[in-house]
Amino acid sequence: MRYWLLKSEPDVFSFEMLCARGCEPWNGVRNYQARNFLRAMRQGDLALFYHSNTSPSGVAGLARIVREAYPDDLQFDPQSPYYDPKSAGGEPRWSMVDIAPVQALPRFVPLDELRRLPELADCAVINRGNRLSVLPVTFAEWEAVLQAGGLDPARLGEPVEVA
DNA sequence: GCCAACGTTGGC
DNA sequence: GCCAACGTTGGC
Repeated sequence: MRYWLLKSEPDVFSFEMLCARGCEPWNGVRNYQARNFLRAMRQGDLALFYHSNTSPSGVAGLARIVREAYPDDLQFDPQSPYYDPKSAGGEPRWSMVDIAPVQALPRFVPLDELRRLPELADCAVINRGNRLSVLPVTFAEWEAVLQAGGLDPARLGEPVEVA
């Protein structure tokens, strides 16, 4: 089991939209390092869903990898902004995975709070200028974010009790 | 909306 | 293969 962080601009695709869809291909990644991380994902891996370029930015919820990397179809579509003419005919160079929502964090964890978590001192997401949209997080980082968000990592997946 | 940081492109 | 120019990301 590995843990990841996925960035998305909520105006484009938010965690709430993922919850409404149920399952979604994570496509349009056009950075080689991020693509390699997508290819390293395994079914059942968990991810922090991070809202970027918004106010405030931060972790909104949790998602699960439900299908491992397969060719991103947008790279073949000349109408798509993610079209890549270099992929036509040859080996597809861009991949996507499918993700599904696990649950929203009871408390949204904004970036300034992430920065104050000692466990996240080495996590790239807290650094200004970091542009990687898919990145691995350690279990310690994962745990710290869940706790900050009001979840007990050990109880993840159990039904949320309604008061 | 500004601009720093960073990745990519392309001239040489 | 260097590196300046450019485009994009994303915090502020």
